Amino acid sequence: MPGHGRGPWWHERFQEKGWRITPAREVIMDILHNTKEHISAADIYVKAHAVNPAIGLTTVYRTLDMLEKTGIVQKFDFGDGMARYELINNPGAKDHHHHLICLNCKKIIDYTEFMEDEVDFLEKTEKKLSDKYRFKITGHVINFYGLCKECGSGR
Amino acid sequence: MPGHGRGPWWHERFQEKGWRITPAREVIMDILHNTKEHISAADIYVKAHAVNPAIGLTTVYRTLDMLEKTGIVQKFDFGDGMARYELINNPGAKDHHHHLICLNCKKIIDYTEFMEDEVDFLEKTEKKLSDKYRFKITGHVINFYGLCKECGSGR
DNA sequence: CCTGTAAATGAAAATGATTTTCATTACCAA
DNA sequence: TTGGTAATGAAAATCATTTTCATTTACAGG
Ligand SMILES: [Mn+2]
Ligand SMILES: [Mn+2]
Ligand SMILES: [Zn+2]
Ligand SMILES: [Zn+2]
Repeated sequence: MPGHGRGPWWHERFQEKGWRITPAREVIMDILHNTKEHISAADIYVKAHAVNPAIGLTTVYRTLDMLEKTGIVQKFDFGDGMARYELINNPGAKDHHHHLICLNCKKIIDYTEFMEDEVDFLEKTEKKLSDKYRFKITGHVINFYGLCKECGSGR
Repeated sequence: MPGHGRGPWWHERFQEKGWRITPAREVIMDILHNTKEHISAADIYVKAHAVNPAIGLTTVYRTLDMLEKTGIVQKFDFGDGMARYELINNPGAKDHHHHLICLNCKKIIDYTEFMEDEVDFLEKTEKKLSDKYRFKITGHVINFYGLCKECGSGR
């Protein structure tokens, strides 16, 4: 049960990996927790910097990289020039969801409507793939692309 | 039925859109056709340039952009720094498939194993989303992330 | 509580894919 | 054939992300 140890849930995950607990990492994890939207490295940097001006953008990138590889955050590319990050499979993570992306105006719709079915389905697929390719799957991205209501009408 | 008009299938799609048929576009469409792998803008540029040195990289980017927005090609970001493109939903397109991406070594596994089921499932989902959000869906991307056989063993 | 050491950090510079600018060319409807 | 406009490419600009490197810091051991 949670709350057993001392610090936040992710401390032990860091320790398992042999990663040090640093002020910068504390702040970044905290920001990730308290952000619902997909957030960019620059966004995180601004917030982190507000809390602790010593934290640099480079560290933000390095930390996100690390978190991605461990499956703690999912990195997204919505085609608007910068990557976005989101906590997954963990306390504080937003409900699992997928995306509709407008190729014209870049609007992103998060949908959760049909997730029960989708998640069921995907779990089976993940299992099959995992077995067949000996691949340890930590996350997935499903994006549907097209034109939104506004952009689809005209051209 | 195909083969009715004069040129290749995509001529009419361009004409519908009011786009001009140009040498650069002919070459690029041709390259897209004859390439199985996901191909980058730079790759296309090299091949196009070999055929016709007048074709510039800028045009390659502009054309791919246009093709993406029309749903003729799908743009992929596999996290290795440059986008990849692939013909979809059209003659010459590779069989529909999804991806397993290793977060560590960036290896990409195209899998087609369970596609029948997945495609069935996705079509239903697309229909539902399309209706609910009045969103015209032209393509989708499904990526599973994790660690491949080689990278998963150790750390 | 100290210490040694490898990991972590940040500032600054480098990188490199993609975009923008702008003057020139070429498609194609009339 | 021609005019108007879309398309093009070379070169410069952008800008997110990465690399370098000198300095700092977490923390295992003593
Ligand atoms: Mn989302
Ligand atoms: Mn593929
Ligand atoms: Zn739109
Ligand atoms: Zn790998």
